[in-house]
Amino acid sequence: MKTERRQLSTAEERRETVLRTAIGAFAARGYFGTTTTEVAKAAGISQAYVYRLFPNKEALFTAVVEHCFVRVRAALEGGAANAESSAPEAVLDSMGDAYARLISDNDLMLVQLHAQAAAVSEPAIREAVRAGYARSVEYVRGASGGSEEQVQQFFATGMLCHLLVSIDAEAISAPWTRTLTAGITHY
Amino acid sequence: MKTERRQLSTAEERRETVLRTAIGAFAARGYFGTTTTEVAKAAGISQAYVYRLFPNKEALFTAVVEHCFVRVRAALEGGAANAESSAPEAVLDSMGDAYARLISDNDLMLVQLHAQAAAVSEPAIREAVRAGYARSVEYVRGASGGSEEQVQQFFATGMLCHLLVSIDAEAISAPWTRTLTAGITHY
DNA sequence: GGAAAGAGTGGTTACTCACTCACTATCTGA
DNA sequence: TCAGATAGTGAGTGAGTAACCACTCTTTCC
Repeated sequence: MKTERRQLSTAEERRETVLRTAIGAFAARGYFGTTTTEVAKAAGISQAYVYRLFPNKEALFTAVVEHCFVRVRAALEGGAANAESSAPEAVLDSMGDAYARLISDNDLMLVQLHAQAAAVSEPAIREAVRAGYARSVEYVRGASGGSEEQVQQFFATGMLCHLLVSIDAEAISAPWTRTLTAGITHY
Repeated sequence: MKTERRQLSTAEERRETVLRTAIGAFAARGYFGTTTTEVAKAAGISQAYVYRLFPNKEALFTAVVEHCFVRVRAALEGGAANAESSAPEAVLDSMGDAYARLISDNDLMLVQLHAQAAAVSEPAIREAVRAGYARSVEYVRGASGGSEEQVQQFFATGMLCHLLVSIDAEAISAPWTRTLTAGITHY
């Protein structure tokens, strides 16, 4: 009779595991298309327990989105710290590079895209997305010292990346994909 | 006994009605979040008849997306025709203005955003989105004669608009929203 | 050792969804 | 005029799905 003792985590640890693993689950099909069962499976727990850790699906998704924004901001901070000079161009460039590195696995970016889509109809998610971008924009502005145009341009490029990733543009080599991907680093 | 005769449409007419009205339905909650019953209600027909007109939900959504891209391209063509000069900057500017005018009701743009999100997991939708952007990029490049950078910039700005609309950025007046919306026309 | 608290699950419920089918109402033209 | 074709629907069906609850297993601490 093997006993194979089960090691329990604290609820807080589990919540963090769920937040980390749920990124992969939500990345594919977004808020409406992803089931809580899939999230549970990705975290290695039962579906019922998801509802012990989060009050409902919306709160779970919102928490995942916030988690993503935190990671993105951390990457931007890392990029800013690594800039070769303190000129706005250099800082923005280094931030962009750090961002590109962070999202080389794509899931973080896809969750942001799906969050944006869900924000249209779900007020709580919209609030989370707004707050996330609010802090990001302010951070980029402050840390880079770039002009309004430069900061705007920085985020516009980020949005273009969402498109490129969502349609897997790098998989097709055509003039139009080369135009859209030109000059965009990716790892 | 009132007879109130019912006027039947041809199936083709109905299909077009559905395409037009389904934009409003899908704009709110996207591919996974919108039910075929909602689409039927918007078109004023029974849910069962939706399945006479389209083989399945995916084909319906794909057709709606294609319809949106056609309308966007028509707007771009109109913009190009109205440009004050044939300088790339003037043409791109006029196209951007026409685009802004077209999507002042937001639904077209939201469908494009949701299509992008659904493209991640649904191959048929991804194909439609790729084809749509392929034609749009080629058209903008050809009609404007702009450089690669200018064309890329044009689409990046479009993607930024998706973000601004999805989180209803114009509803909040804060430095970060002013940064992101700066210089972007809207009607 | 044992009781209280916390971690975790199986099973179910009430409901929704995409999709189908048998059927009726309307139209067309010979 | 009426038969064949086409427009359109009511009433399902099976497969999920979010959320819940009663329950067990594990840890902690006296």
